[in-house]
Amino acid sequence: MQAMNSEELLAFLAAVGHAQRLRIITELATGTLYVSELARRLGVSRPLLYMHLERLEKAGLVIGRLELSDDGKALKYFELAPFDVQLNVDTILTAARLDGADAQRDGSGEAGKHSPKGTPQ
Amino acid sequence: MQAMNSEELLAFLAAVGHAQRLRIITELATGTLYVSELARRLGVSRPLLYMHLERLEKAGLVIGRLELSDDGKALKYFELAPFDVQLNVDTILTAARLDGADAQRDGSGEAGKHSPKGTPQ
DNA sequence: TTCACCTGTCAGTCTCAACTTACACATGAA
DNA sequence: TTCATGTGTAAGTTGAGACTGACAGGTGAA
Repeated sequence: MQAMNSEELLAFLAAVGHAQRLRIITELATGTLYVSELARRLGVSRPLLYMHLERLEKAGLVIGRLELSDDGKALKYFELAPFDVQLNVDTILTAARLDGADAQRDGSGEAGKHSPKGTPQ
Repeated sequence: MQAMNSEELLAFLAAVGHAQRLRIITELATGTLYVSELARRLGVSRPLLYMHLERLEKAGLVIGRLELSDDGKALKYFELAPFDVQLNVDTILTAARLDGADAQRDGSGEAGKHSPKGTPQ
C-alpha cells in the first residue's frame, strides 16, 4: 500500500480504530455479505451499520455494490478490500512530509514564505 | 512488535489516530523534549498536551520521565518509544482470535469448564 | 518579595461521532 | 391487501473525548 499523507492516514486509522468496525472486518473476512444479513449477524441496527460501512468504504477498506437477487430484491453487498499499512515512526514522518509537499503543490494556504526546503531548526 | 488483542490494538489505533498526537510524535521524533517546551512548539495548552501524552504513554508510544535540570527545576521529559505495527486483515483476525484465547484463559464469563486442550477451530 | 520558569490536576464547556427511532420506498408471496 | 423482506435517509439523543481556564505547588534569580 502506497504512502499516505496525514489526512489519509487519519481517515484510515479512524476507520479501523473502532470495536464495531473491527468486528465488521472480521465478519466480512469470511466472505461477501449484504447489509441486512450483516446487521443480523452482528446484532447491530441497520442504520448504524450503514454509518460504519460508509466510513469503512470512504477509507477504502470495504467495497459495496448493489445487486439484484434472483427474486428481484435489491441487495447491497459489501466485500473486504485488500489493505496493508505499516505503522511506525517512519510512516508518520513520511505522512507529515507528504502534507508539506501537498501544500506546496496546491500553492495555497501558507503564502509561500515557509522554508521551501529542508527542515527548519 | 508482538501480536495484540483487539483491546490493545484499539488503544494503539485510538492513540495514533489523532492529528495532534501525530504532530506530537513528529515533534518527538527529532529528539526528547519536556512538556512545556513541547507545548510551546506545538502551540497547544499544557493541560491538553498532558492528556495527549498520557494517552500516548498508556498505549506505549512514548515514555516520560521526570528529571532535575542543573538549576534545580523539575522537567518532565518525553521520548518516543519504538513501535511498529502491521495493519491488515490478518492482524485484525489475529486480534479477534486472541480475544477468544484471552477470555478462555481468564476462565470467567463463558461458563466454560476448562476446555482440556488446544485452540478451537 | 516578586518574577519567571516548571509540574500536576480539577472543574467545567463544547463538539462530534455513535447510536436510536422513525419514516418513505421498493419487491415477491400469501 | 397485508406481510416479510430489502434499501436508503432524516431526524433526534447521548456520551466520550477534546479542549479551556484556573488553581496549588515547587525552584532559582533579581
